[in-house]
Amino acid sequence: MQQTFLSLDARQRNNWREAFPNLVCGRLDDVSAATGLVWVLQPAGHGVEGLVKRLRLSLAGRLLVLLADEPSEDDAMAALAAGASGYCNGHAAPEVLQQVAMAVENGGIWVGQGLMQRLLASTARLLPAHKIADSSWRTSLTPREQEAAVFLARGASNKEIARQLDITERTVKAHVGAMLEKLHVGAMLEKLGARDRMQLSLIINGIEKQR
Amino acid sequence: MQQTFLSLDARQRNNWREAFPNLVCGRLDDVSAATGLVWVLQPAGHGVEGLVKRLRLSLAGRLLVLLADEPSEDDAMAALAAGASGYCNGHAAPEVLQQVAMAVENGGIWVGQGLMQRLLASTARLLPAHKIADSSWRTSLTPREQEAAVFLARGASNKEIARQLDITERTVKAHVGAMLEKLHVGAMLEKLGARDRMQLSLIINGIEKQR
DNA sequence: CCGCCTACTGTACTGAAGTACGATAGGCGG
DNA sequence: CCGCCTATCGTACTTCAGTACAGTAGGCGG
Repeated sequence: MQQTFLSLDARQRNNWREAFPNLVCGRLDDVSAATGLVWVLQPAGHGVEGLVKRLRLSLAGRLLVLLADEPSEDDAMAALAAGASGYCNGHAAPEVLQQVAMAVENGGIWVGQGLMQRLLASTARLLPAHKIADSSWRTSLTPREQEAAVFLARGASNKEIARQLDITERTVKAHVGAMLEKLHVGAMLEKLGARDRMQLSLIINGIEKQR
Repeated sequence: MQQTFLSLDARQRNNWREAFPNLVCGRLDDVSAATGLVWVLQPAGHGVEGLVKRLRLSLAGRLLVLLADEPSEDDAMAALAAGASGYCNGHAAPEVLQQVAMAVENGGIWVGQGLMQRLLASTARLLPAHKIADSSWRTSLTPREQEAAVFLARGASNKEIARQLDITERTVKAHVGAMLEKLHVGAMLEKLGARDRMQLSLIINGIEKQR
């Protein structure tokens, strides 16, 4: 993925170029050529929230990482809340920048160690809460189907599920078929093909949305 | 799983019993008989943090949900930070209690809707950060294998992966086989049988650990 | 009583996945 | 040069998953 570094004066730093030899540098007031992952060097005296929001608008949803020469945890929080995918030191080592890019490109977010520890300390046990938001699949299934679903989501074979629930594989297949039906797996044309236990697992594990 | 409700006076409420007919009730000052999932009715005037910490110590790591008759978001945060797995209204409907138990027993945590929304608003984009911690699978795979892995983890068929990477299905199978090998899927005897893309998906999505 | 839902089950079939037998080709380091 | 690694690929086979044709039985509500 292309890395675009934006700053007031289109500067290019050694650590940036060392991390991404083919990077592109541009100016904050002209983001038309910005492609791929966009890194924004925070200008002094600018409110983080407004900056990030404005840029996200003009960048049309492209991934944005905020670079700060004087990192602050409050700014980090504001940037992330405004929609940035990452926040790190503008002078960070190349390896760190690469790590950030990797995480962000894979749908993750990145914040510095200090802030990460602070956030994780308060939210560490909240992370699995995501499962709750995505447990709506249960409302579509009968109790027995739910029992089978839990095993299936962990990768159990029909044979193993049958053993666990003391039923035949044939019945497991019936339950799986019901899940596929009720959770509308494979029903959308833009997601051709996949109508299998894998998609069920993704839904039950909260990685994909139920349709 | 056994549900144990602890309070100052070993009380038993209708909503509790309706949610869990076989519940056990006990007193806060004697947790020796507490088994399974432990629900603690918060006594008035008690600091949440100290209470939770003390109980977690005497409960030897058992799962603990704090019940509050006058729920407060600050108390919820404190309880969770102190290690509680859940925080909800002591008068909550039986269905809610069951939902809480289910979430907690499945490794999740539970907080009320208001706090959840507040936390999710500030942490929503932090949730995928969990992926960073579990991306060690990448270090075991070649770049090309990693590319295939990402598609596989999202449920793509070999045929679809082949199309995306402009290779044949045969090569996709080779990459999948390499993943299974390098990530040691199916190698442990206590997890008999499962040596397939499903297990790979669980590992890559951070749901199972790489062995 | 009837219809619907849930839970369970058999037989038969097709297709995808995984594995085993290979193979070629290029790059890199000793 | 050789060995190893990576990326790619063919043929053949077995097994599991998913689907289609059914079916029985019990509970519940209109």
